[in-house]
Amino acid sequence: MAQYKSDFVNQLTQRGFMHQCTDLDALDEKCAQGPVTAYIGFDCTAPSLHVGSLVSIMLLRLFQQTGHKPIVLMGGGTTRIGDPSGKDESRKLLTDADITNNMNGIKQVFQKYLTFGEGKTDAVMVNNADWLDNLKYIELLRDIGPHFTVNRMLTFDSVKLRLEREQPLTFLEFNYMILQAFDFVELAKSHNCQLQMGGSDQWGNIVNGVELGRRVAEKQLYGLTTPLLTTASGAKMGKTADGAIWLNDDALSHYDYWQYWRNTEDADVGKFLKLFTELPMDEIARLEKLEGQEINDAKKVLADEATKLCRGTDAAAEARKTAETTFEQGGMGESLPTVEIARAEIEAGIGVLTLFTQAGLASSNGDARRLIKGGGAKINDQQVSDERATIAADAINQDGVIKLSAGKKRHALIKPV
RNA sequence: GGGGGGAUGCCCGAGUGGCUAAAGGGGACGGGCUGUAAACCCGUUGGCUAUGCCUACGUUGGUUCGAAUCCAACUCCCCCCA
Repeated sequence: MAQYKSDFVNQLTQRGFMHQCTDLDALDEKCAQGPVTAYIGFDCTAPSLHVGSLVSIMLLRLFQQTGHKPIVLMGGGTTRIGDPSGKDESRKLLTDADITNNMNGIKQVFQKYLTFGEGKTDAVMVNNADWLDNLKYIELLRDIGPHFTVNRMLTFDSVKLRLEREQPLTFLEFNYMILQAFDFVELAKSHNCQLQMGGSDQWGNIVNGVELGRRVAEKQLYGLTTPLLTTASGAKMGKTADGAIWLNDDALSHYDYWQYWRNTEDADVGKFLKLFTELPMDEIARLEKLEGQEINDAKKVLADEATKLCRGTDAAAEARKTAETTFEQGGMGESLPTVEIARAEIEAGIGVLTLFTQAGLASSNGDARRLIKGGGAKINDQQVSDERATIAADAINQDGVIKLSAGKKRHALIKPV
């Protein structure tokens, strides 16, 4: 099975991280010889990363665990420009305050996946604002400009697609690829970083960095991209009804995170196990073979493992317990979303519409009304048919709460206080 | 600087004086089938103290019994020419 010389490249290919590489054999050779340094950049466009970035994070983790040194690059500088790659239209410019705030949120998650420190294979974090913010325009143009022809820049997908669709591409955005290339060379010089990795939409940006490195620093750099992940039915990873699947726990509960993985489509289970868990390949092969009802066990393993990494072992166990009592025994688990309401208020009687709205299961009374009309509203597992009904203290069950359900999957608990 | 086009609900997109809370599609939500899957089928999709009321078609005014639809000014965006 060991087709390649290095542990890293072997695992990389076996587990499905590999999409394109500038020179896989040479990289393999290098990785086999000793620790290599690689980086992935993360733009600070939101206060937390979501599942869409998880492939990159897992890749850095794999890289570190196979004996190499990862660099996490925070795009404090490049986010001020805005990456046009893979976007139909320009994003609104973020303020510097937003970017700082986002960066602080994003930083947290890496502690869970990587080991930081001073050692040879310890991860480090850098911020490209440190060198981009103070660039001198003319100097940059003279140093870097001659190595980019506009002719070539126009051929990159990020630019070409915009032009073809006759969507505007500002000069600001047009510069993004140059700055990212500059980043790579900068890291090559300062950290002896030889490899840049990223999602497949980053290919153009990465290749530019590799070329620039060869021209201005006479360094042999490598680039590697991961496949763009969509679910088997074509949806982008990481977005659901209620929004993105955030990695930060203040942005999404442990239970919801676990549930996201539990609800993976059948066709994706194997792929996800390879990318998002660290189970051995033969174990994954076994789980992948399960069919019908049984594949649900594989999904639970996936949810457990993925949640453990991101949220910790306890969080995973608790989320699983809640899910099992809720779905398999029709009961309720403790980590269901809970809303507290004053006991006196409940005793006085609350309309069902208000109740569902307050529990966050309906966005307005009208929404709650539709839910009831559609037959999806349940209180303590009893279907609600009358939208004018009021709920009083007698709805509080033996566990001291009221269980509300909207459809089969969304549940919440009302807790009198 | 000149000329042209545009801004509609979560998104795309029809509508060009009353029948418009606004076609159609996507998405989303609910139901059915199942396995907390996919596919498929059905329904729903502005708010409210609800046979009515309010808010909504870039912003602000105007014409009119009545405007998303007509007029004026403004803002933003795109295209072409200079």
